[in-house]
Amino acid sequence: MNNLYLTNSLTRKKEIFKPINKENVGIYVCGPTVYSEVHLGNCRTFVFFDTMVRYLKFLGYKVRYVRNITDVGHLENDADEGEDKISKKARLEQLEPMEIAQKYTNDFHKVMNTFNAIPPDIEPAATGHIIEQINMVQQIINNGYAYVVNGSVYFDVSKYIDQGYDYGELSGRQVDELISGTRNLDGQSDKKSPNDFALWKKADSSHIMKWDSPWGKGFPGWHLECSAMSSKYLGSSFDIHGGGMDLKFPHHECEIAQCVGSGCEKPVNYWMHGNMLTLNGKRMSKSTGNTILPEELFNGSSSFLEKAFSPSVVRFFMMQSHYRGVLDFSNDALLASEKGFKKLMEAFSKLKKTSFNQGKEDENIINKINSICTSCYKNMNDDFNTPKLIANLFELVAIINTLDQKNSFNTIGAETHLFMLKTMSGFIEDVLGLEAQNKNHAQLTEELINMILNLRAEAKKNKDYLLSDKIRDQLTSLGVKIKDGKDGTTFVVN
RNA sequence: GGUCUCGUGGCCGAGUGGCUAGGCAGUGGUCUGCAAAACCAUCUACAUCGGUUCGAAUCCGAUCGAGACCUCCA
Repeated sequence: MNNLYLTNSLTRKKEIFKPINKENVGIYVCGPTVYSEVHLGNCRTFVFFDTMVRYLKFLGYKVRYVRNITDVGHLENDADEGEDKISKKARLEQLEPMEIAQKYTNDFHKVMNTFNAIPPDIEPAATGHIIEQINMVQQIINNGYAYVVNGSVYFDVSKYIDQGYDYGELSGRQVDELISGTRNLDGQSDKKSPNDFALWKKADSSHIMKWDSPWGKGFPGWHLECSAMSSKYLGSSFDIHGGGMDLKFPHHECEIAQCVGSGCEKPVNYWMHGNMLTLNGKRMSKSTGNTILPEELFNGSSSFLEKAFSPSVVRFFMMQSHYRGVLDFSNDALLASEKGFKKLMEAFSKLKKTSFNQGKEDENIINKINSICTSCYKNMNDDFNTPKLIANLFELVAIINTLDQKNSFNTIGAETHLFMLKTMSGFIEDVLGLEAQNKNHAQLTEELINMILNLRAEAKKNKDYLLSDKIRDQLTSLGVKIKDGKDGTTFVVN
């Protein structure tokens, strides 16, 4: 197994990756809250983690990839009041809350599938794990890290700190600063301290999504589901926990506290965070409306774009930047990526089609190819450096095109030829998850036949019956039956 | 206000104490009936000001600018 390094948000350092169980890797990624369509910014995170999972598998690890669906509506603000998002949407769309959750879960799956993302091995929903969440809350209460007020349960951050734990270790925050930076909001009267967060919230009569609990009817706190479900499916200590940068605080910080509070000293070994996708220099966000939906991208209907772009091009565009950096989205950047993507795929297809003949081998070029191919691994092992990997692939593109032009593929030898082919298909298809675009084949075929028929009509018009008959005969032998009629020619494909 | 990140050539976007990132666009060639593609060559860089160093775009400090988090969000 290669030496894989990744940036651990917990230590803020690049660390060598050592799974708890030698060959098995457990990964949990925070999934979407399904109250509206996923936008492109959401997709960036999931596409990156998809690439990461693909690479781990490519290296030979057995991966268990868990990504949740948040289908419990959480409150719209920190005041712990107001309508939850799913209920609100349900009211607006006049649907059951679970219809909303299902509708947007379906949408999410469709989009991820379009992006050629491999589905997670387990995709637990928060509403399906209420019992686990209640048990976890009970555990935390039993350990003395939570208190019950008016049917709600809150995590006691001060107690946690008193016991020597570091609330803020992940996000690098100081609790004193947190307090001073917190605005005074109404509705926090139940909490002992503004830093405390809800594990379980009491539901009032108007609340639709609620469950029985030892503390009365209510619903779980936002951070709880991930703690409960990750430990259920990956064990109380697992390898990698991922999510968007915006979840680092408070969500992931709270997750750590909950797990520790329930009795696990070190829930996660490596925390990984993908950075934001910006649009016009501003973060894409559902709540501000600064978004592009994947669908708008694929059909070109967004006002930010002059044309449609294919999912693979968008994926390629995302992979051309490093996951930890902010990526700004623009029409021009996408156009450039599209051209580059086509160039890459054309060269790759050229290589695949090459029939190999033995010939005099050229050591220089062979060494160069081997070195570039090795570099692909090296760069991916360096914190999943996909932009550098892509640079490597383009170096191979240049070599392929040169060999093709000089018709000298035989100079690289059978072994190197195969190695290059395997490296390229491995990284392009298996790791980056890119697919050549060959859509609308049926439509293209029809257009091609019509084009040929038009040429035949021209030949007939010029009384070049030799050519027109030749076209008809050859089409017939291909299974295309021509019918000349008064109003032109039609055809049937057998 | 607090915490943090970043500032690379026409655009996107890597990286690094001294050695070509890469893609797109531009320019000059090769090729070509024309075009496209491809190939060869080539031009634009490392926010500003100081400091450390034999040497810094890369380390340190200051300044200016941008963004993220601190409140639901991938």
